[in-house]
Amino acid sequence: MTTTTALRRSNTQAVLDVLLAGGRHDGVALMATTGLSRPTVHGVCDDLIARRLVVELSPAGGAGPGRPPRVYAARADAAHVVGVDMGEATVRVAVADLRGEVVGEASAVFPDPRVAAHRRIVLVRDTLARALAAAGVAASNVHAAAFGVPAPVTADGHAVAVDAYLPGLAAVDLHTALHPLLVAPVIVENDAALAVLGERWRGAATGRDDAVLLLAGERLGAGICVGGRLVRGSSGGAGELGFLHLVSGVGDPDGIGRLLRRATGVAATEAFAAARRGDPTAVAALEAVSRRVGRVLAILATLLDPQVLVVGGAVAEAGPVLMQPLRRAYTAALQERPLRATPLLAASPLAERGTLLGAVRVALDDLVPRLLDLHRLPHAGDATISLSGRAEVGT
Amino acid sequence: MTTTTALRRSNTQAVLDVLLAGGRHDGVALMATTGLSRPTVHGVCDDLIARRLVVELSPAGGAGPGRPPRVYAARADAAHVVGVDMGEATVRVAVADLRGEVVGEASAVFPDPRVAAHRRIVLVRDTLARALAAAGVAASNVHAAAFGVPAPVTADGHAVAVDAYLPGLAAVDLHTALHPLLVAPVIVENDAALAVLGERWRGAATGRDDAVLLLAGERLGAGICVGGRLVRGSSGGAGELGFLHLVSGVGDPDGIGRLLRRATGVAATEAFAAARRGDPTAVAALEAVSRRVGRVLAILATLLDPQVLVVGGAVAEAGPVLMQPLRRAYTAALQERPLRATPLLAASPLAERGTLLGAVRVALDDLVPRLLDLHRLPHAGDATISLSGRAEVGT
DNA sequence: CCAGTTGATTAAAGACTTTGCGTTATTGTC
DNA sequence: GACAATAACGCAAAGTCTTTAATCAACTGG
Repeated sequence: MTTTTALRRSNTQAVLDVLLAGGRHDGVALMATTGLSRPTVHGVCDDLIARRLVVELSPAGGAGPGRPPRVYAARADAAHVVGVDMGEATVRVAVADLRGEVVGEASAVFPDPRVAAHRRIVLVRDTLARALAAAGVAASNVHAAAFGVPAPVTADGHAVAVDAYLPGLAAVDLHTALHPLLVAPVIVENDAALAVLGERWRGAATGRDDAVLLLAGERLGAGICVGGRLVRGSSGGAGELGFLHLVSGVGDPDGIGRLLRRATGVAATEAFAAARRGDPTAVAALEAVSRRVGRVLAILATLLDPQVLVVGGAVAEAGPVLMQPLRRAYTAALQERPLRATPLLAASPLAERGTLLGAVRVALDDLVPRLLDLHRLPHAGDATISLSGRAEVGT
Repeated sequence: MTTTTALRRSNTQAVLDVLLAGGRHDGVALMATTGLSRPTVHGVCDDLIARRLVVELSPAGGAGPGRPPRVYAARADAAHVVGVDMGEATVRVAVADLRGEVVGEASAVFPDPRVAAHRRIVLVRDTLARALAAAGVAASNVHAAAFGVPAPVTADGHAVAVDAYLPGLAAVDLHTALHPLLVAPVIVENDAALAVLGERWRGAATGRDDAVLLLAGERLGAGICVGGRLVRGSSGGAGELGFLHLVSGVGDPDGIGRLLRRATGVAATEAFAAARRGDPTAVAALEAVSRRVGRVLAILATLLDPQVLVVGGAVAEAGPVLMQPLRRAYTAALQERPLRATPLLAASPLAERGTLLGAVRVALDDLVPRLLDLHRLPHAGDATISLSGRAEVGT
């Protein structure tokens, strides 16, 4: 922060942030929101329009007296991001615009979860291509991408560190492997970590700065968000639950889905349905599983004291049949050493899409501060190009 | 960030931060460190001198050729802070200058740890007065204060939330209770939380942004630092270990000192001495205690993946006789589910002073960004006052 | 005593923001 | 259909801050 140009940049970013939050804003509204003066607001907006990040709309129809205001809105399609949930058995890809609206999506299933890395990459590439096609977005218009993986990641957040569940993937540099279908910077993050950000963005933890998510489907894994920032750990391993062998009555990090299958012999969704019908075997299995997971939740609640604990993964769709025994077990585990304020316990409304949305959010968080560097302001002589302005990529 | 004055403020703070880090700096050095130009650096320094935050020193003696540079240094005694470790049985107060040097210190012991709140406050006040007197610092020159307490604190960090160990203190507003001996803003924080910041500042976690401290003396309690920021929890309860009843072989949050006393019947320091001599009872007790605490350390390491785990509290002075069995137990507890990078385990060099130093650090972190608001730049007409400039508080 | 060197000081130019006032475009009424 | 009322725009002037560049000052060493 040295030259006065930095001041302009800061003000421009402030206006852009307001506009990206959505909706139409006129000059006075921006003045009030940002605290800037009228000439500055309109000057900044002119800059943003020249950068193709903002458009000026025609004034609203039924207005009051007085001169109609200039009305601005962010061009949500000025750039796009990609979020990927690269699970052991499935791949999900979402293409989203600058406002975070998912404009294209695709997914695929691996016949064999132990597939070799290069074949996995091929399927990821195909799925990405389908998602881009569905969105009608050119690869060159994607400027950030985030990948969620069921593994610890490197400290710089650019690669898989431990590929026990994704064999061979630690050796793959996704950025080069997906070139040129993806030319944007690539962020790699743990799936549970992304999921907690997804919940904070559009899920059960909306607006909460302190949230913990327990990904509970196949394997237990936690995503931790403190003060609005992700806890990654010094080597990307934060949220790992490898200590569960020390917890009495738990022992291993198996998830709810897997435990239910083992106990009932049927798929988790069928076990949930059976429990809803009152099937005693299913109900008992659910009770037993809840006691295990409730203890894990109690540990996370006590040590981290979040505002809300979210249960994520596909099992979150089960509803009360899961959440009721789970809540009982959670409060029972806490009761011996009560907390002052018991953190809320909620099922994720995003369920298995939490990681995907979190990936979109992370990609946006990476891109938005770079937007002003991305589209450099056209300099003098730009007017001569305006005749061929149609050359811009249509949407 | 709207007006250009904000730019000047930012640059002024940047120069001040460099100077507060210590040492003598000439103009060229400040230009290099801050990236500012020569006129700006000297202009900012002139401002800071007018605010009495910086002094200009005479150039160094044995210089080379050329015009001698202007040399600046922060006036460390331009303001002071107070750090307090308000334990169950002892109170420690430190008065420090702007560079964090402790210039006065005092402590006191409560005959009865269950003393009533108002009597506790009286002793805290007396101890504070003694520390200020020892430092030769006027109460009006203290501009921030932080208190460490063995309890969760309120979300705003201004009061004790649960006073199980400090009866009645939740109802006390320290700011008014200590007025007018302390007119500064008061921050209240958990003792383990402060201790981890102390370690990060001047202890075993120096320079590490991800660190966890286990206060292990009387009761186990953890302080968590992630990305350089303290994890407080939504209701100030982060780091509480109330889940230990769920951990097999642990059960309760008793600390090393207490467990050793219970097992050997003698004070912890004597038990350590006996173990050093090879006394089999003491060695066995230490082994048993280490197995318990090693599991707690393993849980913290796995879930939070810090760069370093620090064992703090008075027991940290025991040295290898404690750390060797503890390290063995820690690695043994991890071995069943190995981490990629095992976090370092270290004994705190600060030992029982960790919380006190952390309190000083927190008070400084609160004060330093306010310094430019504190001493407003004198305006026109100031020259007429300069004759009576001696009225400033001498140091 | 003078050349050489290093850095402070001063002046000019550029960038940005705000304040204040005149101007413009619309609505509603006579 | 003309005219006040209104709300917001747009321009000009002023002020603050920073940088660049040129000049000046102070000290060392021969």
